[in-house]
Amino acid sequence: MASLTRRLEVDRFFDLEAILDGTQDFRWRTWKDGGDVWLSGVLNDHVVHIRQGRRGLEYRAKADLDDVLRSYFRLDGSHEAARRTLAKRDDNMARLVSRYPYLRVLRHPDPWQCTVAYICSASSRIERIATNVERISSLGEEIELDGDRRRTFPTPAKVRQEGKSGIPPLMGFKSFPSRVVAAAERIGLAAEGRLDLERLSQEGYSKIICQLKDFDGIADKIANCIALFGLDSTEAFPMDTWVQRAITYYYGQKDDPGEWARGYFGANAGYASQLLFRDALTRQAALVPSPVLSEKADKP
DNA sequence: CGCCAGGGTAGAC
DNA sequence: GTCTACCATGGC
Repeated sequence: MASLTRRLEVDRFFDLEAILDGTQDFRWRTWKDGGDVWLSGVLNDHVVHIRQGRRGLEYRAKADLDDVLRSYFRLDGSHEAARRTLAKRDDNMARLVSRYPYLRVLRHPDPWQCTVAYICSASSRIERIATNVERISSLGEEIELDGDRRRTFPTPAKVRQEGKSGIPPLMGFKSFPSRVVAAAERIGLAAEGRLDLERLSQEGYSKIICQLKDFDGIADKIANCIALFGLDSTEAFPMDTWVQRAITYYYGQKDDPGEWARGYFGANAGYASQLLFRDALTRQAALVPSPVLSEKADKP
């Protein structure tokens, strides 16, 4: 089948490379076609090549992915609405919203892939998580676009069939492969008596988190990542060490920062977490407590 | 060489 | 319920 070339309109703040920097979806990489540089990704079992020019987004795929990409990038007004609401929350948010105007919360079409990616993310760097996701993708079906050969993310059934010994070696903790297989054994179609993630996304935040945290290897932080990026639960608030530092920096010490943030930011907590995460990474030195000072604080 | 990494778990109190 | 050690490995 021939590849289509299509365009999508985006606003002047849209920054493709900043959005696809690998912190939310780990399957994007650069693809050079002659002198042209594209970003290559896998969405809905299709290879997508995408780039941004003066006339908006341009993409190539073997299918019309307009709707998929509009949903993925939230080109539906929900992003702008979240920006306006958060900017009015307080001065900190107003500054962060204007400092990172390109930042978006992606709506990933494959919650199962999100689940696996974040199970393999514990105490890892982003490049390493991406390596793990790509290695697991070697179990997927081969797909191709303009000579770019990639693979779909393997279904839960495929991972079940392969079993622990069939999972390629992963970076990080030894428990990752067995946790991935265990997740595959519990996730699937509701008709099979398994947890249906598509159906779960229709539930409220509390039930989503509760169901996810029942999995081995999924606790508070990862459950909120899956809920936010994979299940479109915008009130989810992934809280890692960086977001925690940013909250302390901007809002002071909290007893339970995650619970506080969900109450304070409400339906836009997920977007707030991304702003705080991005800000913390950008200004690492300012947010990391000085070892000298904290040592003194411990020994009065 | 020692430290740390988009955390989670089990075991101790 | 809260606190801790421990988990693996590569990169700095």
